[in-house]
Amino acid sequence: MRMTALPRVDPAQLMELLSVSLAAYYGDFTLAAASESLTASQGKTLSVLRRGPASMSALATTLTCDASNMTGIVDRLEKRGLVQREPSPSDRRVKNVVLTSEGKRVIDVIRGKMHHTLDGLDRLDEQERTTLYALLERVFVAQPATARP
Amino acid sequence: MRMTALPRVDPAQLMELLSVSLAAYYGDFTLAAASESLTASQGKTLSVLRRGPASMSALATTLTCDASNMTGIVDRLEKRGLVQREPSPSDRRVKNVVLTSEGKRVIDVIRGKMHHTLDGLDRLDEQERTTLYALLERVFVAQPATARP
DNA sequence: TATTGTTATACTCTATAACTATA
DNA sequence: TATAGTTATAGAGTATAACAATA
Repeated sequence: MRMTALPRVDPAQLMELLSVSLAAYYGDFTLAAASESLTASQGKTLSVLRRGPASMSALATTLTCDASNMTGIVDRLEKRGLVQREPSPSDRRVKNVVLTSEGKRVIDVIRGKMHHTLDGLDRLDEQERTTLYALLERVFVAQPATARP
Repeated sequence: MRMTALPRVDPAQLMELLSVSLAAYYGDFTLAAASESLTASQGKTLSVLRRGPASMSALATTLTCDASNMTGIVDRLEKRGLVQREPSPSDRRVKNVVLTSEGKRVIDVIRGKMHHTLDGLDRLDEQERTTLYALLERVFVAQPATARP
């Protein structure tokens, strides 16, 4: 990847491109989820659970919505056999939501149908993908400097 | 930016990180929009219009939703004085939606309140921002090879 | 004939408030 | 007292189908 002779980019331009990029990703995801008869929120819930089980309130936090919304979303996913509620062994108030094997299959199908994004990533070589990964991790995942070790 | 000695990343890992990054950006945006009493869809509409006027159907395409949805969304934004419908001079079926100065002000306020994302971008130096910009453009904006010049 | 925007409808998402069970 | 999850409610988002006006 050429590291010099690129026009300089200010933070506002980068914010604008992030807005465009994430709209493209989100649209791609929404259409792929719809092709499996899932709403965007249902698809996002499966995406989160793909990383492992989560309580109802943890799901709400990750999806940036009120906890009361999760009841209906998980109800519908459970009715379709894509997720399952399980009681927490350590806290009887908590319900852990886990992906079923069918749920795992469906979210993987959805990811595989995100052709716009997958084609875009195909335009990068391995080193570029590694660089993009490291930069996104710094921006969106890295802990602030005040985090304790 | 260190370009060597990073662990190699396969496309599936990158898709997963894109999913996490999108959720972080989207959550940041949703909370910022809510602080201005706007829904995520209303905020996204203002974001699109910040790039220039767009017809109702063009908005629907960009937001990946049916055209019939735009009527209500634009109605509510227009009622608050954030956008305006204007007849197209060239096609009497078309209505162009334009941002008012107040709408421009509000979407800029929302962008300025996206602290999680802005802080994340602050962790990058100028060269890293330039690299991220170029990579995102390649993945999400670049035209496929079949595009005509 | 096809497209643009709107309306009507049914379902889903969303935040708020109030509730029960548990910590 | 505080937290986890649910329910009830009202407003907003969503796709589908049907429509009038225009191309």
